Amino acid sequence: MKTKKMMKSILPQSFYARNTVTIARDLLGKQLICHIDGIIREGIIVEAEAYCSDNDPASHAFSGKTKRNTAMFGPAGHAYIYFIYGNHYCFNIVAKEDAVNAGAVLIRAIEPIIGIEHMQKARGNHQTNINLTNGPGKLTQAFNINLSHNNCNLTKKEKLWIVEDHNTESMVTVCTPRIGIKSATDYIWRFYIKDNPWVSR
DNA sequence: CACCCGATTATCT
DNA sequence: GATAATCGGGTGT
Repeated sequence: MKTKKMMKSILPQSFYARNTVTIARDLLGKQLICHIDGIIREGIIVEAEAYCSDNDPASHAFSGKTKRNTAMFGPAGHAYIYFIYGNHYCFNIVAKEDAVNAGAVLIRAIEPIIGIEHMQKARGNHQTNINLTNGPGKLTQAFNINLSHNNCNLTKKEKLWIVEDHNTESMVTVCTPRIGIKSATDYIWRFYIKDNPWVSR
């Protein structure tokens, strides 16, 4: 008889081929697994925002395809990563219905689970606990995610992928306007896990 | 080629 | 809460 170790199942391509806003909400409580530079790091997604297509003035895709945002127009379930404010990378997941041009979910905060000592090292040793991953630029630094991971396929166990987390029964989701944007502030497309200490604000 | 600005963060007061 | 740091992308000349 086989040894049965309960493996959490990887989110399939069909998970990402749905409405962008729905996916942003559904990603809460899911577990990001990251194999980069021979190091394993994992954490729970606790905050995310939806960015849609030409119906969303705050989205990079609003004015059409450019060199930077090409991944947003590509297949759902891949990574879209961009550099911002001269310092930081932001990690997004391409998420959209097949009929829609573009769309992605920004991962804004993660609760660290595995590889915490590596995250501390990547962030600088003076950074501890919640400061490791409680912001979009912080978590990419902690996980060593950068432009080389743009377009990475998240539906295969290569460098980045996401699995179900089975301990979400008591999770409460909060919805608010998105952070750091000046248009479409009436769209309630930010989601986070209530009372989770790693949420950015 | 010059200009403007941003899905942020750290470091002040 | 206010703001400097920092630089690539996008736009227009």
